[in-house]
Amino acid sequence: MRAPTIYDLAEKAGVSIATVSRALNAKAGLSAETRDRVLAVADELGYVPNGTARGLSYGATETIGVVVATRSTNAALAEEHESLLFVDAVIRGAERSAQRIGFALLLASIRPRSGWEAAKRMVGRTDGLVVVDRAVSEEAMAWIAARHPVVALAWDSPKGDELVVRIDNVGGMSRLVEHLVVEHGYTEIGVVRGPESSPDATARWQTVEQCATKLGARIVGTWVGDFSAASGERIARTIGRSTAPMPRALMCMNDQMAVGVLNVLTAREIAVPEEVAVTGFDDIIVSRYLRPGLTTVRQPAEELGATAVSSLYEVARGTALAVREMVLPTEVVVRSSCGCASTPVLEAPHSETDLGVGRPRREGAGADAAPAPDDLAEMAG
Amino acid sequence: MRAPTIYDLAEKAGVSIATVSRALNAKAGLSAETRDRVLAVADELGYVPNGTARGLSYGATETIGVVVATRSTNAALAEEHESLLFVDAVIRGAERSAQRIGFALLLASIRPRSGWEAAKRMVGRTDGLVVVDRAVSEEAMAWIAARHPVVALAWDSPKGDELVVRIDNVGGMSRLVEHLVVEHGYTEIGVVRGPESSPDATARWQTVEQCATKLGARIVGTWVGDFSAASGERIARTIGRSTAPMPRALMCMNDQMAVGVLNVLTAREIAVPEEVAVTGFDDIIVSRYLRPGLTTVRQPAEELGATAVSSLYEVARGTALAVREMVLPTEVVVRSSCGCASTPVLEAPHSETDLGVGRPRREGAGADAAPAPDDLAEMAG
DNA sequence: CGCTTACTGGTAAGCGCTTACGGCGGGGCG
DNA sequence: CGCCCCGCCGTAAGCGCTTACCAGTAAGCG
Repeated sequence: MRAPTIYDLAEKAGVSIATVSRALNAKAGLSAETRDRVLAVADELGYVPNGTARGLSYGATETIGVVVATRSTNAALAEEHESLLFVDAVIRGAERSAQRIGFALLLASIRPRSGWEAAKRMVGRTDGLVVVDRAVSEEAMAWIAARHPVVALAWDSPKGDELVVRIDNVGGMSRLVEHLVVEHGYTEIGVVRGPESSPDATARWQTVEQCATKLGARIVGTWVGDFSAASGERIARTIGRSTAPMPRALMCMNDQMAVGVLNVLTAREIAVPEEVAVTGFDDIIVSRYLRPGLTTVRQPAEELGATAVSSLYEVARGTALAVREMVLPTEVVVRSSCGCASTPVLEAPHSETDLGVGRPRREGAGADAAPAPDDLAEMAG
Repeated sequence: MRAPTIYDLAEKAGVSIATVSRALNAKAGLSAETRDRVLAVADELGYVPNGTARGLSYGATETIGVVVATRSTNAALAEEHESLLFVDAVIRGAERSAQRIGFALLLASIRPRSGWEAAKRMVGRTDGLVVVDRAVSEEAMAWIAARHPVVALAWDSPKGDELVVRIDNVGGMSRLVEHLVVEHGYTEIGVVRGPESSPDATARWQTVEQCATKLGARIVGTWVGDFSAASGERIARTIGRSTAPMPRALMCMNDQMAVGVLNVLTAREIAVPEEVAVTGFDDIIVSRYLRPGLTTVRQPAEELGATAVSSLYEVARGTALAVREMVLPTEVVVRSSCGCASTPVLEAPHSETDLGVGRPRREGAGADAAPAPDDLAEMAG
């Protein structure tokens, strides 16, 4: 039982395939009567348009590809775990954006060293590509960008033809440093750094260094981790064993490492934030369930995906983009691990995604916070 | 600068397009010399095959569609938040499986009441569909399944041509009840139920009822929530206000509601598990960061996605499937909210996805637990 | 030495759809 | 009353690729 095609519809409705096509696509120049007749037949036969044929003929697929690095799921390599959540959020945002413009999302994960075959295949099947999480090499990126619209996420500034959407590491981190140094008066700061290979890690670390010294604080030590909670734990132990005095504040370049640090400190009964303040970066979901709640910088992962897709849409439509690099704002989220008063139970949901437990939310320092949705009011009690 | 096609390659290599196609697809019946020449030209021109054309000609897209319900992101409608994580996990599993078989994933979210247009479009662009989270109505499901391979997730048993992949609600929940009643000796059980419309919620609740009475415990009350943390809070407050004595154990039909319940109980200084034991279902990530850690039933979300995709692959290849309904095992995860001794800092990662903080994990009652990966050993300390 | 056989590679027919173009009636206009 | 224009619809030419079928060549065989 072959799926019906426009030929079948045309025959049954007694018209030509051109007319069928026009009716299905609501083109002008058709009498209402003819259109309705065709549509009725389509309904009757359960017609579903063949997307490949349409794409081929139309010259565009109305599809955006999302390329992510394969996240080895077998892994005790825990570092991937939260980055995985980051990727999920990006995909979610991309999907939201795609839906709005009537596009579909083609998802492919590619193994880090697998060559570009998978990426190439994506090029031939989409109108544009979003590359997340450094899923392809710089070389591959250049190759692809030379012949296909591409948006890179968490990438350096564009070198080739690719567009870049990034978050404002500098702004968020500098406000966080300011909070620690100016509001809390911490002057001895330790930094748990990320991998050298990550542009995000580098940007954040450099910002800490510059801001701290500018504000009169001192970097009393840095330790290099790999963004994993395990590396945070390891570093916290190293610091604990050391004879040097503890830094007054430990700034971690992402939340996962902060989680690891917090675990070790808590286990050793070193009071956070009384003895050591701890901060993170990203605002992963877990951060607000920790005790003490982790003060961090929120990274708008969904917006990254959404922005990437809508930029590609503009490019596909031929719109000339004003900028080749978009920087999305970040926001400091103050909880208690920095030394601010702790929130009683759980804070309220932040703007878009949360468990929705009703308590007004503490606002991020120096950043606009969305007003709590009205319907949360009735839950407060 | 039009993208090069096989015609361009054929001309440049001095062969016919058929030969080019054969070379690119590594078909037999070509001399190595010819093949290499074509491949060299392809490389030189930066050729990328057009996926739509290939799909049209080949008669299959090598793509699996994943249809999810649009998750309103503006929402204080918090119930969606964790289900959103569930969907992410399913997508991840599906992607993993798709990659293995060389398929791509086409992702589309459809608004609950938007008609099936989006779903129809997916039918015409894929070789099979995975429907997650009741994204389409029963009616639409029947329609689609009649003409396209479909796997439904979290669905009732198949009524039409669709395949169903579900989790073993009954097995997991009955083991959990057994744990509470037999091992802990709780006889007065309260149940925080889920929405009537959810087959999962219904199956879990019925299991609790049957098992509990069979084991000699008593259901002292039930409250209907909507799977959201907020509804859990609301219910916990209701219970608190009531003059009736507290149940000894509160079984929540999902983790989110358990989170809400825990929050309220903790805030009111009602000791968990000493006064009231609390359990959940799903094992969302947050559950293990709560204090006390939430005893729950792990639901293999990634496996759901992976199984769905590989089943569709079998169908696409023409393999006759032995069963139309697959039930994936669940596993009780014992933490401390049930009254078992609490784990010191954080438990170790469970099998596939975790932060990887190193401590051997408590094993689920009556279920196999994957051995802790070796390289975690060195972190212990 | 002629004929079969195995190998290579070319020819052409689609796959299902969009769309440029042209034809055919009928109403408005000169 | 004839002409033009316009609304409606059919004809046909692709979109880029796969593949059935066939042709040509060289090697193998009696």
